[in-house]
Amino acid sequence: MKPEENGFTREDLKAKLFQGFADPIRIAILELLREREMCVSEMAEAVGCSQPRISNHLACLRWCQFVQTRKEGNQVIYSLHDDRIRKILELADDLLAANAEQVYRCIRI
Amino acid sequence: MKPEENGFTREDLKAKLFQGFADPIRIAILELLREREMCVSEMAEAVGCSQPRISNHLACLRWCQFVQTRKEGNQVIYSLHDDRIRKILELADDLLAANAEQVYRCIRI
DNA sequence: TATCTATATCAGGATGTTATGATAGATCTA
DNA sequence: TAGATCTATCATAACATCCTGATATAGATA
Repeated sequence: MKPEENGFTREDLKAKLFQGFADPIRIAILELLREREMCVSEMAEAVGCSQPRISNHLACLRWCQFVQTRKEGNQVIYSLHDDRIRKILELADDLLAANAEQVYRCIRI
Repeated sequence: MKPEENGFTREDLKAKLFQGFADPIRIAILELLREREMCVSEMAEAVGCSQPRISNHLACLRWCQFVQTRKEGNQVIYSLHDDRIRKILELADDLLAANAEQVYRCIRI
């Protein structure tokens, strides 16, 4: 646990990376983008929550380079940034296939 | 986002799974166990924090089956539960190799 | 049995994260 | 240009997570 010049340890950083995945709305967004690219209002509709809420989470996902964007007229089209994002979601599926019940009942997180 | 019988959506559950990895102390513990199995006091010493704090996080990691234990006399020896835990940590390393600076500066998580 | 060591648990306060609702900027259409 | 649509940002309130210090339990040793 040796802090870097910025005061972050390697562990802080890795935890923060996972924190990016640790929200139901952000996961819902990533799962949608696993299927196909999509614009903001479409995601808001699909996830069933407000546009500002979606946009806030997208800002986080984009900043951390989990997703990327392109503009198309009025709209901003989001897609997964690269294959590692896909892989980490797959691995989470694997883990859940084995541990869903335990994770669900864990009272500490 | 269809809730299961327990009121959890699949997304809730997956987010909660990632939440298990989203803490610096839990990451520090998992990184130690990546190298070799270890007892609680040894981890507390290595991570540099109190034994109750380590034990609390271990309880979470054990409950969610990220780690497993065996007793040896007085001591409880912890190790990684399976290879998927190892893989997800490796994948996080991969992602950080590309995104560390962005993640570090993200103000939303 | 008495005592020591190792580990686990818990309540409360401190801290960090997320949602809400209002609003602003940008692009399109008429 | 005016109005409509799409997206982004922000402050505050609501909520969840984590740490601290005290304490409990189990096994070991004498």
